[in-house]
Amino acid sequence: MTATRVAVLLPYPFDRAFDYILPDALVTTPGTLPQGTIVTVPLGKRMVPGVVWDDPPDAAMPDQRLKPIAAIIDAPTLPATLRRFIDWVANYTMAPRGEVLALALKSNLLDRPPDRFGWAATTPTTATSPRRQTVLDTLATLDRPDTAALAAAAGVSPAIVRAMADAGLLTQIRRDPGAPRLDPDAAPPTFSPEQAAAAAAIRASIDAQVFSVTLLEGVTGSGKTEIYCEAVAQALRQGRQALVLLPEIALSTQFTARLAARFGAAPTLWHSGLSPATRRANWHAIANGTAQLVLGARSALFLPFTDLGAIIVDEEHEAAYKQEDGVIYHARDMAVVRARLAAAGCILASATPSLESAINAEAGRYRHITLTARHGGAAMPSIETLDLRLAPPPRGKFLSPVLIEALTATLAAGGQSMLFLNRRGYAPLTLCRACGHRVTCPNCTAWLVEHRARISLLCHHCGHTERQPTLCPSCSAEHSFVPIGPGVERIAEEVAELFPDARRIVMASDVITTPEQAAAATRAIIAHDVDIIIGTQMIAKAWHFPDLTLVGVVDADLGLGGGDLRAGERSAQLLHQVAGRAGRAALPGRVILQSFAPDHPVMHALCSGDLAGFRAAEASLREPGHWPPFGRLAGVIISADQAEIADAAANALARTAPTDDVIVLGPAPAPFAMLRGRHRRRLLLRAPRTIALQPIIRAWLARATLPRAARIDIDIDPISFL
DNA sequence: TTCCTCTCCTCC
DNA sequence: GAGGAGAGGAAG
Repeated sequence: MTATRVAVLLPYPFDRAFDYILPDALVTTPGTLPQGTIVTVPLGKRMVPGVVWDDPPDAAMPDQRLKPIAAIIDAPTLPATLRRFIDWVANYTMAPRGEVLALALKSNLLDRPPDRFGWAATTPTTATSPRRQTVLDTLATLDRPDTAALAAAAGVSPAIVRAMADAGLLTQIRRDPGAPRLDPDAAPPTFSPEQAAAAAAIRASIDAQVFSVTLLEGVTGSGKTEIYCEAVAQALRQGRQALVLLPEIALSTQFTARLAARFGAAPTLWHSGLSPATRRANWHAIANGTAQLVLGARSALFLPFTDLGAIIVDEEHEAAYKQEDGVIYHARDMAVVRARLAAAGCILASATPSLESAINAEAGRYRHITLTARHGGAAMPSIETLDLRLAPPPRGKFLSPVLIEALTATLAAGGQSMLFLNRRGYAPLTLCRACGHRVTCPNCTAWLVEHRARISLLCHHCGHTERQPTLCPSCSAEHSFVPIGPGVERIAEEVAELFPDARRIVMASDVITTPEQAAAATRAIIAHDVDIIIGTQMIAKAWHFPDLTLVGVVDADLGLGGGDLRAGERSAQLLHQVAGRAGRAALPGRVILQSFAPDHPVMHALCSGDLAGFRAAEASLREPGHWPPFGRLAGVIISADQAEIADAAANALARTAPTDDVIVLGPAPAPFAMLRGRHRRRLLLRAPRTIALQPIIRAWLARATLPRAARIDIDIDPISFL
């Protein structure tokens, strides 16, 4: 009788599963343990969680060196589709499989959430007082409420409920954990003919229960959300689960409420802001299938769905879908993979699709559904550029007379205006007037941004903060620092000077940090308690503000510089989205783009509304050199505590760089050449689409020897070039 | 000789 | 990722 071996993958940076002995005493049928079972195993001196994986045992490892599995954890097994997904992501991103597993398996999730109990009446029920009778009457209308809920509904103190329980009038019964059931037909919207056709196509794509990808392209306000909710509804009808991914979710109570209204109950949330107890409860509800609809950030891709029928990636073009540290992956691309492995339908939704998705649709790899009309017949806003060379703002100010005039007119007409500037704080640069010294971050390659509200200078990358110095550290001049350039705080100051009576609100991620604050701000705007909204990227999101008619973009050129491959594309997407906030209801919208380069193709595309033409122009620039999406790109990032070590390692690596099939660029300072105290260099590999870069990189790194102090990170499909 | 720090390697 | 072994350096 030989011992049974089991391969266990551990949530640590090991690429291989480790073999353990399965003691007969742990299982009812000796020698069997299903793959996906979560176990506790000894690792060195520690006990760690792990998952029974599908790898064959390692024949080279003798039995004597194996340790026994310590325990089987009473938790759901990790489904096969998730295990295959983890393997796939690890292979693609070149991260160790265990490190990818760690995204799916946090040990604090594993304990079963405590059973939740609610009250029911014992039978026969006889109350001994009027108040007790009220409690019993109330109880009859509720489904197993807990003490607080029952007491509140009956209008009595919780002590009465407890006393009734002690008297044997009430009994505790278990409540099903997780969300209440969702109804796919709770509140179906009414569709225009164009929308109805799109909805039918979307439903059909899910109904087939086979893998498919659909690019849902619709101008802002065209009802994309309602359309892709049809995919969710169809998955629900089939008894399958659905996942809606958002690039940024922590503040999106408005969106959660929309889904709740459509399906009669709230979706299950998944993002970093959840409390540990909620996380655990939601994880288990997803694993046992009681959670039907999950609304989540990119990490929700690694949840243990039992039967996933639809994945929706909203705002699929958003760069926030790229995870930039740890396991570096693009959630939009991985969503497509997850859907393929689960035989699910994947919907990529955007008003401004990424060039990647647009090309895939054009090539027939994705279905393409286009919505051209705004919901309810609202017209697209008129968009114009304002040439700052011809009508510059006064010195030290940032709003041109033309924009000020438009703001004045909108205020007079009782309309709402929005000023967009994608820069937090007061001023992005603090400069010594005497010697030109710039205040930079000690840890990062970045200027410190003045935040006047907090009276400090702040690094937006590492969080370093310091007081504004009174003496210039370079030339010792006193009080010589001047703020250069605008941030939203400075625009708010300018607005306050120009329109002292207008009600203003600033929306930026450092001002609005909780869902409650975001919801309150949204309510205030919708109630028209605000005349002028000043905000960053945050206000570009899918808000619906009916009275908003004027949008001013303070610096439309911001984001065009920097030599980024996607700078133009990204800028067009962001500005188009901001412009889409204007005129969403009955009143027509007007958008003014302040620019020093009104002839730039991005400005032309925005003003003419011809984003497809702009994408075609972008494509024609990228295709010849095999730049993405027409070729493959990977970054090899070398980082070390000391710049010299990083440089030496990067140069050494470059000398042995592969030459067949690929072009290796660099080394060059990586995006954020210094980040959190580490110096970073990057080599870029570029190859035609038909060449997979991972095997080339593996072979290259395998024959390289690097000092231990230098670390290598691989970024497949990098999107940062700053 | 002892103790401490740093590097590197293993963990099944 | 974390703990342990081994090298090498400083102190006494």
